[in-house]
Amino acid sequence: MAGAAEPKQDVFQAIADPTRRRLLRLLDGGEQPVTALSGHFPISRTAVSKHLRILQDAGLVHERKVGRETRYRLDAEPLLELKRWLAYYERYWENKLGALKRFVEDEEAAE
Amino acid sequence: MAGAAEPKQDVFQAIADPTRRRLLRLLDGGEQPVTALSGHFPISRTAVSKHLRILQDAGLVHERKVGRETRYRLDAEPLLELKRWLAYYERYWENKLGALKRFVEDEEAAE
DNA sequence: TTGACGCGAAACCTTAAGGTTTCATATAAT
DNA sequence: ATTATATGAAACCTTAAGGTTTCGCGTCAA
Repeated sequence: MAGAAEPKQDVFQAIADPTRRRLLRLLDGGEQPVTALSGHFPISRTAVSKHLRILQDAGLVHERKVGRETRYRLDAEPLLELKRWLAYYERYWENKLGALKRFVEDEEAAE
Repeated sequence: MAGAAEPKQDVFQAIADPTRRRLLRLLDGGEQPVTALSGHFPISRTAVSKHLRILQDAGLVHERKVGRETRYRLDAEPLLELKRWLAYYERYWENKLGALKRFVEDEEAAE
């Protein structure tokens, strides 16, 4: 079967930009067209559009044309690579930072 | 008490560069001086030194002068921010991507 | 059909990122 | 004392990143 294909852009790179991280969050609320998204930023629609392209090249979002608009949808799957990368360092805070770990978990629970 | 201080550089930004991610991995083996580290890269020692400074500004490494050398040590703690950010999307692969999740876990186990 | 809307492509600008080489300084070794 | 090591600061170069504005095209509404 087809399988992997998309790695045109690095995930780490893609999420490095705060605007792009925010876009992902916004899309968490569901599929949305470009203009709706760009309304949340102080930059031009075109600029937002470019960020969306980068996210798409990293496989984090997918577009779908509906009439005259292009709707973007979140795809969290590529974040698993990040999760795996992070897992490598997991032991650091499991072994040495027990107290801190508990603190963070409390934070997570409280959110 | 003192507490937080360092966020001179964004963690997401810091780990966006592959060279820097590799430096973190190398430091996982323990404290090391600049020259030892730079031996693993095709770039100049000075360039590596700059990457180390960026990692340090993000709190991911700490330096310690020993004689004429500067030894760098890994500090994984700032990665917790990344972990928390990621946790937000956790449900995506927990709810919708069960099969994929299992696949990845197998991958992790096999590694 | 005539507009208005929604969007991407192009061309262009500015600045930050990643690199390099050269130089100065502190510490170690002879 | 002299020489060799280890490293950061400076100055500089090139390219990619993030933005902007202008333009063209397909689509929906009057």
